[in-house]
Amino acid sequence: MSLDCTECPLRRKSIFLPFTDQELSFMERFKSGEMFVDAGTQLFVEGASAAQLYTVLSGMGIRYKTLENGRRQVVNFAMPGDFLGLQAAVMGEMRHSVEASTPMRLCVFNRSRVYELFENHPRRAYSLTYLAAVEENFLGDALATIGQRSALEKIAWSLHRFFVRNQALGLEKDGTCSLPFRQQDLADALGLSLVHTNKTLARLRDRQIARWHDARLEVFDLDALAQIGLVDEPDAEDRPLI
Amino acid sequence: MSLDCTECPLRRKSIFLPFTDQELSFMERFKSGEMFVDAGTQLFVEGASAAQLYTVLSGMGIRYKTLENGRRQVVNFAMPGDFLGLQAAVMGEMRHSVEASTPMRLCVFNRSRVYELFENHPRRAYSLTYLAAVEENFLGDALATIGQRSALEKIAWSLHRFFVRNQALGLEKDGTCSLPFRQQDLADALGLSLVHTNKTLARLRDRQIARWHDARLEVFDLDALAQIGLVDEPDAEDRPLI
DNA sequence: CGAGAACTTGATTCAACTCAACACTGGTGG
DNA sequence: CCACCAGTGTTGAGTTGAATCAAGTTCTCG
Repeated sequence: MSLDCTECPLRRKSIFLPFTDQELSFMERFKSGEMFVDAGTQLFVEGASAAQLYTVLSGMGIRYKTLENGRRQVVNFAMPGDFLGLQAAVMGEMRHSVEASTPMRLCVFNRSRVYELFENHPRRAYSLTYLAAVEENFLGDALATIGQRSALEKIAWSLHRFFVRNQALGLEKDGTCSLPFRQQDLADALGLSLVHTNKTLARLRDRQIARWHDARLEVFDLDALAQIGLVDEPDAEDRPLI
Repeated sequence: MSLDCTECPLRRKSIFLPFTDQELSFMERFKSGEMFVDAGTQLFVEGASAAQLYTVLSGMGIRYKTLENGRRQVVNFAMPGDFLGLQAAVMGEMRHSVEASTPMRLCVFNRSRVYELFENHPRRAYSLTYLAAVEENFLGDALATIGQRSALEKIAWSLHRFFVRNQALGLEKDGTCSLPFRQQDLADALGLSLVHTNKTLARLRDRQIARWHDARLEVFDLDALAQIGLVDEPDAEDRPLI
């Protein structure tokens, strides 16, 4: 187990904004450890407070809310570089649950020390706020997708998003990347039924645009995916890392 | 025109977390002025940067995104106490537009001075991040609404939300409050067609639960609204004010 | 008084939902 | 070792909630 942020595998990915030496040494002190969890682990539970906050180092998960009627809304997918627990950090409790979909490696922080960030390291606090704005931006896009796009557009939009994000993380190879979720997860993210999600994925497969099988996504025609999904900005923007 | 934050009409509303004297005097220096705009004014344009940021003092507006296919998604409604321009502040450009639905009175800040907040006043920077988390939370709820609720549930949920928020702002009187939007705005917020929105509002009116007419919302049975809308937390939580 | 914007209402259509099987996989225990 | 089961994915048939189309009505404002 390494506590050395200089070795952090994520830091050098081009998608993440660079650290100053000062930031780096601060983060090493701020970090409280690393954690490995199995697939299926609940990292946060909706409505509960949380003493630990995480940055995803590897693996993926889902963030979701459960409604009174038992239905579930997947709010976002957690991928490497994502910071988990902002709501717990500032509001005291999480308003959605987070569950690991694969084994995950997490960088751990203590919630009690978050305020130090604001007091002693404005640049890092600014980065945290930046990440919150990135998340707000994503949720707005997701809202527009669920509210205004057709099923085919929704699926294309989301597959495009996954693929581009994986590319930015350097996790794509030969037109394929890992996509370790169930069709039910995607259905719950897009407000579609499982059956319709399945049939819509089949349409993209039949049209030789993309194929999602065995937890792997193969994209044959990224432009077509972007076009069908009405994607406005094709590339993932740089973002800070906490 | 008053620049005196001690006189700020919002500050004493119980929904907003209190200011320390130090915060108050800082904000007076931070504030760059006030602005009055007519209904219909574009405060921000999607994709553009913005030199000014605002806190809504009075009046209401809508935040929305426009898709390539011309459809529009209303992301949220801007109400007194809301901070507008977080994305412009930290990411450099707004990812949604903001338009005034009524005449609005706004407290104006310069974007160029936002970083001062982080450097010199950690408590205020923390509050800004808190507001970002509140927005993230709302967008997650909205996502769950659009993705998982039926049309009747969506309408009930949104009317309940408006009413409770107005109550918290002290803007409700005798079971009615101002709701100065068009049915098209609500339709675009909930991912429904205008026609279906209209028919669904008629159902709530016929059932004597709520009536929205002439920019005013009358709620006859708030509990029924909460029940139909599957509302989990009936009251608006306290939040900071910037 | 005409024009435009918002709101209403009825008729028809369709995209997505539900229901119902069935296939494939990996794990478990008799 | 194999039967069984639970979880996931696939496909067809029939249903329905919400969309679209089409016509008004009401109101404001120049």
